[in-house]
Amino acid sequence: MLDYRAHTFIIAYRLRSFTRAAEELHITQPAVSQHIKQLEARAGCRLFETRGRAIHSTPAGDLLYRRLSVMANDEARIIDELRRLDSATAVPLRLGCTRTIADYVAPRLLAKHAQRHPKQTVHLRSANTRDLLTSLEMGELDLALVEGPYDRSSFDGSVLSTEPYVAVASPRKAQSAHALSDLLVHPIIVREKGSGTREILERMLAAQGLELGDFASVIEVASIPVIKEFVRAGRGITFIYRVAVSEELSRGELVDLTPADCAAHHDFTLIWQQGSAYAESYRALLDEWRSDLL
Amino acid sequence: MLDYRAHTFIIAYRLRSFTRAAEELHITQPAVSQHIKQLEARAGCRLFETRGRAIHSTPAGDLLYRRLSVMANDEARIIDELRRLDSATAVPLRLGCTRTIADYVAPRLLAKHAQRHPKQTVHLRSANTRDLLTSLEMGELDLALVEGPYDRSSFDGSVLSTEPYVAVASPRKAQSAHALSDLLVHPIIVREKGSGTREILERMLAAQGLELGDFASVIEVASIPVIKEFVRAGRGITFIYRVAVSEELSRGELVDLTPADCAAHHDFTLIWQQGSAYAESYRALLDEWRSDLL
DNA sequence: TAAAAATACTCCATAGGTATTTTAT
DNA sequence: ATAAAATACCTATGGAGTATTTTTA
Repeated sequence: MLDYRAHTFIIAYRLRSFTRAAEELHITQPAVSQHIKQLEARAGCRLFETRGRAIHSTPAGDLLYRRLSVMANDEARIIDELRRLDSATAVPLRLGCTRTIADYVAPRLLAKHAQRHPKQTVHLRSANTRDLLTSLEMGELDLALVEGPYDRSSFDGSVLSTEPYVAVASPRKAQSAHALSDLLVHPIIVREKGSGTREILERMLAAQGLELGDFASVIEVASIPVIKEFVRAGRGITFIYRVAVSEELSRGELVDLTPADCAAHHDFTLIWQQGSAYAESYRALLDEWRSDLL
Repeated sequence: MLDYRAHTFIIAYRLRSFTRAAEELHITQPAVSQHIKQLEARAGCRLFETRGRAIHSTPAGDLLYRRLSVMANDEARIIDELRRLDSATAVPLRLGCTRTIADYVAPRLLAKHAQRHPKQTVHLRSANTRDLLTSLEMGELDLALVEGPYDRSSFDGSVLSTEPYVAVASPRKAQSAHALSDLLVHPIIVREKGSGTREILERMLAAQGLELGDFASVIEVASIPVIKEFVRAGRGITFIYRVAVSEELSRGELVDLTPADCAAHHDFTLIWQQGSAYAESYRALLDEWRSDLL
């Protein structure tokens, strides 16, 4: 339903090049120039400035992009809605999650969701926060469940839950720790670099002038189940969201030994593109999910 | 930014006639047929069924209209935003209110709003709820403050305040009333037929098998200030939102004699088109206004 | 039969292409 | 010298028009 010029603008903005946008759209470069010029005439202001042979967007261009990319993604969803009207199946929900959430929160949510909405399929994807935000912008995802902060001018959202971040160890190895420094005697088991769970720990350490190397040793493991296995086996301690070890904690296979000086918790937030026509339905969904977690 | 076919569809839907839509758009009737056909090809389903010489929309058409009319109105606002980017003036806010709200709530809100947002002008219009909803749909208003119920599938909103609806009289005429029927000895002063304030009373009476005629006499007055003047002069009683007589009540010029069996209150709700890209900013505005009323 | 939408076709406006110039790296 | 956007001009697709048929109230 969007004007063809709007689509050209979106691609040109993303590629930051009229020539490459033309290739992408299978039209010629002057056609792209013309589309942008026509949009600029409607907007009454420049959308791109051409500095030499490069283009860069103006504030007006940035604003228009934010609006149009949302509209383009909504449009695709509307078409999908229309096509499915008589088939009695709901538009699929494309949800992205960070690793921890996908493994330890999403299964519970999606099971309940499937009960409540048997006609709707849910596509779950797990990736890091950066990639999830990009996917939202590109319309590849409808929603994302993230741990960290996000760009408030491009995304709207609301908190699903607040999760404590804890230090855990094998009950055999556990000894009371009053401060983060008391834990340095243990080997530390961490996820790969770039993982959100690891970054929280690194920032916590940095706040006290410490780094990973200050632990007895550092063991890097790419999988959370394997990390838990290592910790249970007494090979070291780890820092992790409590929800990811709640079963082990309640069974006594692992113990929480978070020192008071590094007790932390983070919000798990459900986010979507700011200004989406579906914002209200996402918010309603969030309310359901919140009650499912109680 | 919307495709020309989308605009044609919106007009055709509103006028429920391809021929009249063609006139409105200064194109020919076959052109309209063609636009709709192309949209139907994209949507994969019929948008209008032609029963004889009339057309009527399908459920898919209804859904598409709801989405597209919002997008069309948002589009106009986006263009306005872009045009004003360098002028440092905000996009004006077009607010509609019902009569009572416009006279007794809006002035306070708008005074505070002007302080907080000196760059933004606010256009205030007062009309009955039905007309306000139509204006929202047509994109002539951004927001409306209404008392009554509204169509939840086309509009979203949130409660600004909950206002008691009271019976008031001159202190000289007042005598304790335990039931609605005790008030029937007085002449009743009401607004013109169709006014929201009057409808509440009529429904309250109907619930007890009564009607306006059961009062000692009925005086119909088109203006709230004049109604208040009449009541102060002891010419009868009236039913009205307390916010409209709060000053008179606190000065003792009028007294509240609402009987227990007809104590009522209604929500004043701020509403906007469901799915608007500006929903979040309207919600933020509502939070400001709510705090202003405390 | 009258009023509205659908169909068939024709035409021209404009979306898009080609060729070239401008600009800056 | 090269890479990218702007400009000028041209072409042809498809958007809109005209004429007509179909449908049904």
